[in-house]
Amino acid sequence: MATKNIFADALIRVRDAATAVLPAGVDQSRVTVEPPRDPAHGDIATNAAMVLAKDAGKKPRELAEAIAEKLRADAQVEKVGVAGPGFININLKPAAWIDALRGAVHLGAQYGTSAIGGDTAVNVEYVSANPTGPMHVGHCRGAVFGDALANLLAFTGSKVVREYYINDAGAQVDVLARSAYLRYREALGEDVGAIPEGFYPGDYLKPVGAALATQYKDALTKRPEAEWLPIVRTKAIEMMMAAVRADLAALNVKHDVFFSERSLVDGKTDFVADTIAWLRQRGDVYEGRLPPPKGAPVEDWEDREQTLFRSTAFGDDVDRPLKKSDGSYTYFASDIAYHRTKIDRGFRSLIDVWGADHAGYIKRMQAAVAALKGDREAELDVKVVQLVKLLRAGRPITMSKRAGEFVTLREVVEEVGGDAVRFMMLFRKNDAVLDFDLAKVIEQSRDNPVFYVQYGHARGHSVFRNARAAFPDLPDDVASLADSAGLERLADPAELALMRQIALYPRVVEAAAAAHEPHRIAFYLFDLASEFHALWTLGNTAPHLRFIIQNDRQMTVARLVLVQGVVTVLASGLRLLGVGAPSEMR
RNA sequence: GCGCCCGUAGCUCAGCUGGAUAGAGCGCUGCCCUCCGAAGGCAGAGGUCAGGGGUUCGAAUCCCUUCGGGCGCGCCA
Repeated sequence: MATKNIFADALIRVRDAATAVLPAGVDQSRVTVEPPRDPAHGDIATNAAMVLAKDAGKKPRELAEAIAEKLRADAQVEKVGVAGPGFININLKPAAWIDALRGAVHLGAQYGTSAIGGDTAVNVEYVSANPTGPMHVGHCRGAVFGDALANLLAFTGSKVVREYYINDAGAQVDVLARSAYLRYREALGEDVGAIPEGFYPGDYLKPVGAALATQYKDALTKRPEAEWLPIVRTKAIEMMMAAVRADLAALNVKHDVFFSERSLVDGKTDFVADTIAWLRQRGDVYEGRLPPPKGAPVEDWEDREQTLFRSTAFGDDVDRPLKKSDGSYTYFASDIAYHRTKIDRGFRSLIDVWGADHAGYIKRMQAAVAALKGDREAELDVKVVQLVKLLRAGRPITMSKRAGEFVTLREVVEEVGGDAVRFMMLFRKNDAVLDFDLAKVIEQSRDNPVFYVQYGHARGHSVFRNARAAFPDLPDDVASLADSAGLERLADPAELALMRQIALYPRVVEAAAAAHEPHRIAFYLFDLASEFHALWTLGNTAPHLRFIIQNDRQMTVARLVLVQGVVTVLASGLRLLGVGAPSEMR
């Protein structure tokens, strides 16, 4: 029997055993199984007796013994011990690990998938950079994080939509349009001089100007701003978004939906006004006054009555304005309307990925979602990605203060490659500041985790190539050997350690998905690669542990299956992270 | 002044939503190639988990508090 998830199986067995010795109806939701840190504590440990003791009316160790006795009857179990305050430590028969390995190899790319997502409709919104210029390095962490998280959720049974919110409606896109208009006149031969303060000065708008000049000749110069501005704006946004998409593609970041902020108000009905009216009718929007902000003084503070969202009713600290003094909507107002569309579109789980500078915005957005959902089920989780400090060989790369000059995402990807960028962005918890050293990520050593993990995958394929040279009759697809006889000969401690690590993968995937923490996959892969490299090197001093044994085809086949397990999981994990899995390093 | 995030080995960081004697990389010390890729591996030294209370069978993890760093705090998105 091929096992799909050895820990999930074990949990079922433990619960069955507990059920057999407990009074009916005891809540077992707190019962967990886990791989103990100390191998002396067995392969799998459970806290069942400790968390159930109270309800069972027994002492933890007493209950542990009773459950242990039931578990001993299981065919997969070698021995069961009770230790400490009431841990039940289970040792599985080696055959159980072989089964887990077979399961991994059989399932291939499906290994680690699960149904814990329960087909939940999830909307993951990430990047959402303003369409006013090229993407810079600050954007890429959120992009990679969101993309990997979406992969992870889809892999674990959620229905995921990846979304990009285009902020194409605020004052900043009008500035973009005016800036592009200058470049347009420049492209027509006019000397516009230096780009004035308050405009976007970057060279990246020159192609927009040139495109406008080609398309309209000098026609736009003869019309008032009210007429040319929407035309220029549309063109500029279109070209900026094309650049953004190209940058994202270079990073292997995908989106299903690009949602335009302007579309909220451009249609037949003003959806922002509609949403505010809806909230007002529910009593969550009112006209009122706010106290001036404490601390950082606001110079032109003016006490006035304004339209406010009652976010304090949903856990926020103060109520939040929905209209500016000129009567136009605040960003928050359209964001509320936008999130309403997400709920209307049927999403139950909303995930926003934001930069650290937006962290102060979380409470009000969650308050808004709580107000918007009404009777529907919807939850917003905001994942904040912290700053990236860009370094070269330990020295910070200083960005020029001169406006319009910054390190673009494209430059970084071209220098070190998309794989390195992606992996390093994910090789840290999202809420911790990240040092990204351009010199280090192209190093080929253990110091560089990207290389180290990819090298593990390449090494596996190298074994297959060499094995075919030694045994020309081997099939091209090593996975087809999974049912071969002799796998039980994989009995060395290093081999068992590797099988345990492979068996851990589905559990790690589930935990990472549940916590919305893709970095766990990256760290796991590093550990797996480490175990694999260790076994490999053992072959140097212990030739009988080499993967390819010239005069022992059965042993070789067994080890190839083991290597296939490693390769399967490395490839799967790297795919989740959106990082390539090369079959050789060059 | 308030809110959010962070504080773990000399340095950079994990720590599996509360588990057992807190781990890895770098750096340091000492080892391993007649080798399937040494682009690698093994071993050793190194800790008041910022400090102090609390919750309980059990805390780096949860709560309170102090200290120290980062980010943010109507009419910018």
